[in-house]
Amino acid sequence: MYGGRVATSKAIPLTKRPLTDSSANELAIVFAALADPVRLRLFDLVRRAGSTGVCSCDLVEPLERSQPTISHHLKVLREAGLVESRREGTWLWYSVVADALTNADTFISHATK
Amino acid sequence: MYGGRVATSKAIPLTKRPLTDSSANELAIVFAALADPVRLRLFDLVRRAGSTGVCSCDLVEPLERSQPTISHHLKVLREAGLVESRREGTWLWYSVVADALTNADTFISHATK
DNA sequence: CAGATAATTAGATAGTTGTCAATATATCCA
DNA sequence: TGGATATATTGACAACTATCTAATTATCTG
Repeated sequence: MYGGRVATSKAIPLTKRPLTDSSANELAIVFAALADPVRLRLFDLVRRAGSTGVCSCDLVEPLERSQPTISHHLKVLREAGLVESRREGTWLWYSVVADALTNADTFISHATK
Repeated sequence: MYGGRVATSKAIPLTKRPLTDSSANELAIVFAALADPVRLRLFDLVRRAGSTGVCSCDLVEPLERSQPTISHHLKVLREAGLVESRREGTWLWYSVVADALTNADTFISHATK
């Protein structure tokens, strides 16, 4: 019983095959969406708003960027599949897309376990 | 016991305060390092090599990029704190930095739980 | 030291990105 | 219809990035 250490799931290496080109391309799109401080804070604010969501009109002031800039960043997050919007009159309410970060989470978890 | 569902940790919202500017800046650097398909595949290959690491000379062929391009990407990963290198004669052996993705993991986990 | 191999740096180029002001579009309401 | 408010698009510009070839630096070996 030499030391008490036995083989655990930690020893199972990730997945059998290396990351494919197309998986890497998909993942890179998600990470690119998260690769900007303003978008990270946007995503964080949207996430905190839960299923109700948050009006994008309330995202301009805390981020200290112009309205078109916020609109642009929300578009990037939307096109990466991280958030979605629902119209309510003149407003747009943003909320996070469930499971949008599942692949990213899996990839990163492999590195931290 | 109405339905069996009670309040769980799921209901506790992330952290109390929104993402700070400086936390967002730090996180963005890590995500930017992962925001390129070639770097994702590089990181994946390095990770698979475990604590032994992998010689960067063996990373050029599978990635189908020129040697300076691989060198450039490894530099980006290194400067983001994701990998480290150890010299062995004329070779450099790369391995992942433990806990380098801890913050990123925490951020993303909040979105998937 | 000279040659060989590995890695970095330099320089160039095409493409992408973050930002803003100005303009356009959409929706509501009187 | 026309004004008010919210959001998106356009156009511009500076900064950054991915990639390559060529040249440079580093290290080992004979």
